[in-house]
Amino acid sequence: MIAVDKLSRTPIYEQLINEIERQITAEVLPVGAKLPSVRELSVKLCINPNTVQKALAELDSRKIIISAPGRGSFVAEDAKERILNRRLSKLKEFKELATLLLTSGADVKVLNDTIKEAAEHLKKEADIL
Amino acid sequence: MIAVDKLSRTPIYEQLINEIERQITAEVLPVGAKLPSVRELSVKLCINPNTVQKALAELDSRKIIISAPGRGSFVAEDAKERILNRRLSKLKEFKELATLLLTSGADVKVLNDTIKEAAEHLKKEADIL
Amino acid sequence: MIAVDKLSRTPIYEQLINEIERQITAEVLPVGAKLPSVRELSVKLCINPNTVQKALAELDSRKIIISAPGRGSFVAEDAKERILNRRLSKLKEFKELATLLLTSGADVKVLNDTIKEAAEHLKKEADIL
Amino acid sequence: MIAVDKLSRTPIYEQLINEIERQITAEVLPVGAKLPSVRELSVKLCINPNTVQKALAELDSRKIIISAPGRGSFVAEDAKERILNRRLSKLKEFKELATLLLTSGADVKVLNDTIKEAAEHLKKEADIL
DNA sequence: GTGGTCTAGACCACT
DNA sequence: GTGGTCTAGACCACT
Repeated sequence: MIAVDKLSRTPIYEQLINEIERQITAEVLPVGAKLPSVRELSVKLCINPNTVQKALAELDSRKIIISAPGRGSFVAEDAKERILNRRLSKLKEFKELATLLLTSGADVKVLNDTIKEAAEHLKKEADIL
Repeated sequence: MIAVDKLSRTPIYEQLINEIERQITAEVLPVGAKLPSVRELSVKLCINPNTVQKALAELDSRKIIISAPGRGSFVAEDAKERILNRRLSKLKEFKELATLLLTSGADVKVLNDTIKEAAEHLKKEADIL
Repeated sequence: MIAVDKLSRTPIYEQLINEIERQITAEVLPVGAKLPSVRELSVKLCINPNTVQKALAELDSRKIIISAPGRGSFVAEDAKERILNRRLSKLKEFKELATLLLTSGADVKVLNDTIKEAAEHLKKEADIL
Repeated sequence: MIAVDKLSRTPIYEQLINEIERQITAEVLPVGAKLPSVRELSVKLCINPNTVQKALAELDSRKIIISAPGRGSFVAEDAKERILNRRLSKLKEFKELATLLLTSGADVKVLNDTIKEAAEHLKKEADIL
């Protein structure tokens, strides 16, 4: 099931996007599957319908789901490929930024420490719960 | 002196920017110092004057130098702070991208390996020379 | 009979889909009618069996035909309605895209010219044959 | 000045996007220019800050503007090119859809009439005011 | 002061 | 019943 952490600094709608994408790549939600409605998700997860709407609208604009007013939201054709491509392109962006920083004076240690910091931020949140 | 590596995958004008910024932060070029002219740099480094121009225009738009048409280019007030702030903001961007990747399924190891890759690419280029 | 144009820029499997749908709406192929087998179509039209298979799989996923492995493919109940609904929904999509373009600066003439272009492309192909 | 029509069926946030993009392509808003703040626009146009936020967030995601929390929103580098490219790609999409419709039985007249309809819908709204 | 997130709740068109 | 838009208003982190 989808769970959301209201105390996290990661916005709720981003958590929702991540959770749904995870379920799609894990094929818990196969192509064509109907997602729970905005209202259902809103009630089940105890979050505002607007917040759910924001997450689904983003997934729709990424063509991961197709939202049909009056009918519901459905996992789009090629959803899995799109999710994986998006991750790859973010990783490429990350590598380019790393290269830029390395050529302008930063060393590998600084970058590794920055990642470590980011990871610890996220972990700390998880540990509190 | 400034050196430029024509075989590198880092664009020459970016190398030039990095080199000039390095000299400014190292106070080889103090505030108010006059930079060599486009023509001088172009001849000394054996690169196209347009490439030099592009680097200087970028530094001017970043307010690192002030280019006075007909008089030359000079290291701007607060140039050092601006350079360091810019690096900090790039590092912040880097951290945010790392956080995004970590929350969407990537683990620390993948990110560290990506940095290692980027660093090795750069090193390989340097070794050839 | 079904004819296919191998020189056209419209993919062959799409042409096949269009032809079969045309025969269904024209009631040349009534509900329940058995379609020629993949092998028959492949031989008669001189196209690769995989291409035929792709067209039939698409028609099956649209619920225009029902493919029973080992028995053949048959025109589905409500096939005609589904075909017409699909066209209507594509036309609706077309209208929405037109509205979007009109509100963001395009004028009617540009859109009409674009359609004319598309039609001429198709006609030119047909004329060659 | 930016004006918004609350009676139009085009959503307010889309109108805002179109207006801002128009000002950018007309160079009323040049690269680097600061946009009015969310609150300012909200007050001036008598619309809810959330609606303004939605429009600016969309422009930010299209990299037409850069929104910096605490500082404001600014016209991005290459904003004009991005706007024009987006329009071109929408027009290409439109042409492909037209081709699809033409090959599956629609004729040029139907498509032209559909565009006429769309244009009249938009005009009727404008005339009422 | 600035953008970003979120809740609460209304209303719409369309199925 | 479904997604989409909008208002009203609170709170947050950051500048």
